Amino acid sequence: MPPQSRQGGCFFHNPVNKSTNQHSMEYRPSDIEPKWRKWWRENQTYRIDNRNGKPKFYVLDMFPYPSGAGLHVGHPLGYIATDILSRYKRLRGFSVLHPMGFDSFGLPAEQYAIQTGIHPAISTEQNIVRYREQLDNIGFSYDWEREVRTSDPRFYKWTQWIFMQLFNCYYDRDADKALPISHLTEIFSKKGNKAVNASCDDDTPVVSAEEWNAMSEREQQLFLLKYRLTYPGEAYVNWCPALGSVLSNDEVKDGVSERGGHPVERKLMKQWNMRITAYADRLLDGLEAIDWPESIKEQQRNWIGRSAGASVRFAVDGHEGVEIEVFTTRLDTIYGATFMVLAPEHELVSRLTTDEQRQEIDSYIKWTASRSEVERMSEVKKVTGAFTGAFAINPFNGERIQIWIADYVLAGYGTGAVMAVPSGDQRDWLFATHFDLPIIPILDAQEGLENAADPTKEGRYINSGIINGMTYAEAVPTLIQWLEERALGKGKIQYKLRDAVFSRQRYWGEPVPAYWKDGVPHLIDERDLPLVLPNIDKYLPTETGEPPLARAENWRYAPLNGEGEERYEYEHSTMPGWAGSSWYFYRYMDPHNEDAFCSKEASDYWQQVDFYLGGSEHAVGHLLYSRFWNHFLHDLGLVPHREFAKKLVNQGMIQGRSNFVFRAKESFFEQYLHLKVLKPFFAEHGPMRIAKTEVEGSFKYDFAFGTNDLAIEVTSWKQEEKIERVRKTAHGDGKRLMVLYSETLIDHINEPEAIAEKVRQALESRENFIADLERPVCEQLFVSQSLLYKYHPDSFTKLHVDVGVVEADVLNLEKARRLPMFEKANFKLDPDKKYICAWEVEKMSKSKYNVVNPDDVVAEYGADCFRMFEMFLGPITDAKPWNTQGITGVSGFLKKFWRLFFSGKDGAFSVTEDTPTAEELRALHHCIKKVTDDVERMSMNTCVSHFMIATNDLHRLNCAKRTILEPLVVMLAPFGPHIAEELWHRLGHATTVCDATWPTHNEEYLKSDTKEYPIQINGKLRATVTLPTDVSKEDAEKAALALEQVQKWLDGQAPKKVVFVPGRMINVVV
RNA sequence: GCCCGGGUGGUGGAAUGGUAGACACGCAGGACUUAAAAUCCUGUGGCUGUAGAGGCCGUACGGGUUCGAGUCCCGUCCCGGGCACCA
Repeated sequence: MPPQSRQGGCFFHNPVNKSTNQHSMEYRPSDIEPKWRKWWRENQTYRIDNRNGKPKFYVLDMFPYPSGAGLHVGHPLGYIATDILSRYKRLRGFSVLHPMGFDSFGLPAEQYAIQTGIHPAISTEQNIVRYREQLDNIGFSYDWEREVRTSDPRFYKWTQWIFMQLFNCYYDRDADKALPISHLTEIFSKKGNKAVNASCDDDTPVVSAEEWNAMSEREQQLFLLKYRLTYPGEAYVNWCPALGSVLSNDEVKDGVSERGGHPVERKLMKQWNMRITAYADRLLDGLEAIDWPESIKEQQRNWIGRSAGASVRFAVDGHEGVEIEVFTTRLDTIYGATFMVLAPEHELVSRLTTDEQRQEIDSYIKWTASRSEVERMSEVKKVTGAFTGAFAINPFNGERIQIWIADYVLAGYGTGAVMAVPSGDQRDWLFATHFDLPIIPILDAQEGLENAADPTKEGRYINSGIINGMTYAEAVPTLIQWLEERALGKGKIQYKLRDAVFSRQRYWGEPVPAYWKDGVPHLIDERDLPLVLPNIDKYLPTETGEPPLARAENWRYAPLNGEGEERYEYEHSTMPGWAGSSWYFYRYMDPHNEDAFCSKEASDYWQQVDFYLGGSEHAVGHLLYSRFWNHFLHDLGLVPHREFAKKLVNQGMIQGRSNFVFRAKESFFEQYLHLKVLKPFFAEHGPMRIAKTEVEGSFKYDFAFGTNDLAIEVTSWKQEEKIERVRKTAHGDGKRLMVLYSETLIDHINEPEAIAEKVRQALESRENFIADLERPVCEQLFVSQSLLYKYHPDSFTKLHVDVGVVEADVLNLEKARRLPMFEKANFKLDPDKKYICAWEVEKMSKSKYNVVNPDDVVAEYGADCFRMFEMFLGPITDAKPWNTQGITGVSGFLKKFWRLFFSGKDGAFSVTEDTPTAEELRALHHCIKKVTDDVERMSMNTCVSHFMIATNDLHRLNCAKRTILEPLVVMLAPFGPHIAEELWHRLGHATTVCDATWPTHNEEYLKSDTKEYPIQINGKLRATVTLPTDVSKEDAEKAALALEQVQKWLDGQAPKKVVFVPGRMINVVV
C-alpha cells in the first residue's frame, strides 16, 4: 500500500483512498479518468497566475470555430501536441500559459439562424457547450478561467476599440510607424500634405496649408479618410441577388453560387478597408525574425508580392505624344529588349495598328476573345501573337522595336505591356524564335542562347550602352538614375498586396463602432463601447439590399447622449471573421480586464506566443492579418513585440478514411445468373443465348436455351407490366417463360444452388409460365468489393457507408442492418463470409460519413490511449488519414505499463523500494534522454515508442522499483495525464503529478563496458564483433582483421585502409 | 510554367553521413484456456540457399561526392500543397 497522504487540504480530494479497496487492479480508464478530471477541476490544477517567479512559456492553439457538427478526431491532434508540450514545460519549471477559447462569430451560425430563426448567440452557446464537453473528455490542461469568445461583448468591446485606434492613425513612412491623425492635421495646417511622407490613397491630391485650412470640417474629414488605417471605400464584391447576400470567392463556382446555383454579379459596394499595404514592407521583413515554417513565409511573401523594378516609358515611332509604360523587374536587360508585347485588350492597340496589319490584328483579337481563361492559361507552350505594324523607341539607345500583341500578356496585370528580352526570358525567347525576332545577348555569362533563354544575373554586360562592363549590382542604379534624370521613368516598388476589405454584409459579427453624419463616418465615444449587436427580426438583408443590421429598430447613435438630440445611423456592416482572431492571443493574458484589452503588466510578463500550432490553411488570412494588427499595436506601444508568435508549427490535417459499399443495379443480376447458375446447364441444354430480336428497345428475353424451349427473364417482382409484356411475347414465340425475380436472387444470393434448383425444375416442368408466388423479402443487394471484378463495373452504384459500421474495411453486418440504407438489403459475401468495403482518403466531413468522433474512441480505449494514439500516428506536421488500426498497440502499452505497478498477487500494487540494477537504470535513463530530446523537437510519435521500449525492457527485467518507475510516471504525465496521476498518487504523493519535476538523465548509466561493433567491408556490413567501449584504434583494427569473415574478404591481401569511428563502426577497405 | 514539401516492408512510421526498416499494426506459428477474450513467446523487406550457415538485391529512377549515402550534390519521374503568364 502506498503511504497515505498527510497533506491536509488535499486529503479529502485524494480519490485513491476510495478505490484502493477494490479487489481488481486491472487498468480501467473508465474508472480513473473521470475521477482525476474531477479532482483537477476541484483543485484548480490548471489555474495559472500572472504573478509568479517562474520563467514563462506561452503555448497557443488556433482556437476553433464551434460548428454544429462538433469536434472530430482531426481537431485534437494539435491540441494534444501542445498539451504535451505545455505539461512538459510545466514539469521543467516554467509557468505555462496554455489557453483555449472560441472563434465564435461566423457564417454557419448565421446560416442556421436564417433557416430556423434561432438567434446565433443561442446556437453558438450550445455548440460551445458541446465542444467543451468533448475537449474536457480528452483531459487537456487548459485554464478555462481564461477562456475567450470573440462573440462575447466583453471581448469584442476591445476588437472595436482596436478598430478605433486604427481609424485614428495614419502610417508615417519617415517615422516608419503608425502615428495619430492629430499629428497629420497639425502638419497639414502648417505645411500642407506635401510635407508628409505617409501611406495614402493613390488619388490623393496635393494640398497646401492654405487649401487645407480653407476646407470645411466635412471636407477635411473626407480628406483624412485617404490616410486613416481603416477607411470606408468601395470594392467589388460577389453579389448574389437570389440569396440576398455577398459571397466569398470560394462560394462562387463557375459564375454562379455554389449553394443553389444562382447568378452572381460583380457589384461595387461601400466597404471598410484596412490599409494593410502601409505595412507591406514590415510584414515582409518581419518574416526574417520569426521561426515559422518556410512554406508559410513563402506564401506570405508571394501574397505581399513585392517586386522592385522600374517603370519605363517608351515613345512610339510616328505617334507624337503616345507613350507606352512598362514595369520591369529586370531593367538591367533593357538593351536586350528587341520587341514589345501588349495585351490584346491594351487601349493603344487599335490606335497603333497600321492599315496593312489591321486585318491580322483584328482576327487575332477575335480569336483571343473566343478562348477561355483556362485555355489562355493552360497552353503555355503554344506561341501566338500578331504584329501591330508599329514601332516603339527604346529610350536608352533609340532603337526601333516592333510592337506585337499576344495573349500571354494580361491587361489586368501591371500596365498590360511588356518589354520583351528574349535572351533572358524564356517566354520571350520562344516568342522571338517563333516569329524570327532578334535575340541579343546582354551578359557575357549567358550561355546556350541558341537553345533557350538564360536569365542569369552573373557576369558583365555586353551590347548594353551605358552599362557595358558593369555587374548587375552596378547596372541597376546607373540605369535608374539615367531614367530619372531624363524623366523617362523611375525606380518603383510594386506590391501585389491590396488593402483588406473589412466589411461584411452580415449579422453575426462585431458591429463597427462608427456612425454616419453627412456622409462622413465618425467613431462613437469610447465610453459607449461595446457597441452591442442589436436584435433584429430576420437575419437577412433588407428589401433594399441593406445589410441585416439596417433592420434594427431605433438603432441610432446620439453622440452627446442627450435627450431629443439628433441621432445618427450606425454603420450597418459588421466586421469579418478575422477581426477577433487578429488579437485574441493577448486577451488570454488578461481575460477579465475591463479597462484594457490587456494590461501592460500582463503583456510584459507573457510577452509573445512562444509556440503557436495550427493549420496551414490560415497561411495568408489569419496569420498575415494578425501580424498586421500586432505591428500596429506595437507602434502604439501597447504590446512588447512586433511579431506576436515567435515560433509557428503547422499541424497536418487528419483526413477521413471513407468506406464504400456497392449496390447492385438490374444488369448485375443477369450477369450473376449467367456466371453462377446457368453455366452447369449449358452442356445439357445448349449454350445460353440472348434472343436477337428486340422488343420495344430491349432484348426479347434475358436468356434462352439453344436446345430447350425455356426462356428466362430477370426482373423485379414490382415490374408487373414488363412481366406481362414478356409473357405475351413468349406465348407468341411458343416459348415457355420463367420469371426470376431479382429480389428472389437477392434472398438466396449466397446460395446459388437454390436458384439452380429452381432452374432445373423449370427445365423439367411443362408449365408455360413459371414464377414465384411468394413475395421476396429483400429489395436491394450489396456486393462485396472483393467480388466486383467478376462483373461489369457499371452494374453497381458506389455509396458512402458510415465508417461506424465498418471494422478494418469489413462491414459489420449486424450493425449495418440497423441503418436505414440497409433496411431491406441483402449482402453478397466473399468466400470468407465477409463483406469487404472499398475505401478512399478524403476530407473528413459529415456528408461523406467518415467523421470519427473522439468521444467514441475515448469511451472505448480511454482518453490517455486516444491522446497517445493520435501522437503515435506520425509526425504532427504530416497529413494522414485517420485509421484506428494500430490503436490496440497503444492500448496494450498502457495496460502493460500499468502492470509494472500491479504485478503482485491478484494484481496488487507491488512497487518496492529496492535498489535498481544497472540494466534497469540504463532502460530508464535511455528513455529520459530520448523522450526529453524528442519532446523538445515536437517528435511525439517517437516519444511514445520510447515509452514502449522502456516498458518492454522493464517487464523483461521484472522491475517494480520506485526509483525506476516514479520518473517514468512523471515523464508519462504529459502524454497520459490520467494514468500518470493515478499511479503518482498510488506511489504515495498527495499533490498533482503536474507539479513534479521532470527527470534528467545521467550519462553514467548509459555507459556500457562493451559495444557490438559492426564490421564493414567496403562500407557493407559483413560481421559484428563485441569490443570494449573504449577500445583503442589499434586493438579495434586488430580484432576486426582477425575475424574469419574479414580474412575471407581480404583473401590474403593487406587492407588498403581501415576506418575506425569510436563507438560507431569499423570499415575495412579492401 | 514557377515556388515549397514529399517518395523507405503488406500498413503507420524509425534512422546527428556510420549495423536501413526502431516502435506498433497486420499476418503466421506456438503457450495458457472446455472455448473465447486477455496475456505471453517465436517468426516476419525481397530473391537465393546447403535453409538457425552463406550469398545477392533493396529507401522512386539515373549519375556523382565519400572509406561509407535513405541522409549531401546534379539530372529525371511521380505524388501532395501553394501561386497563376507578377513582366
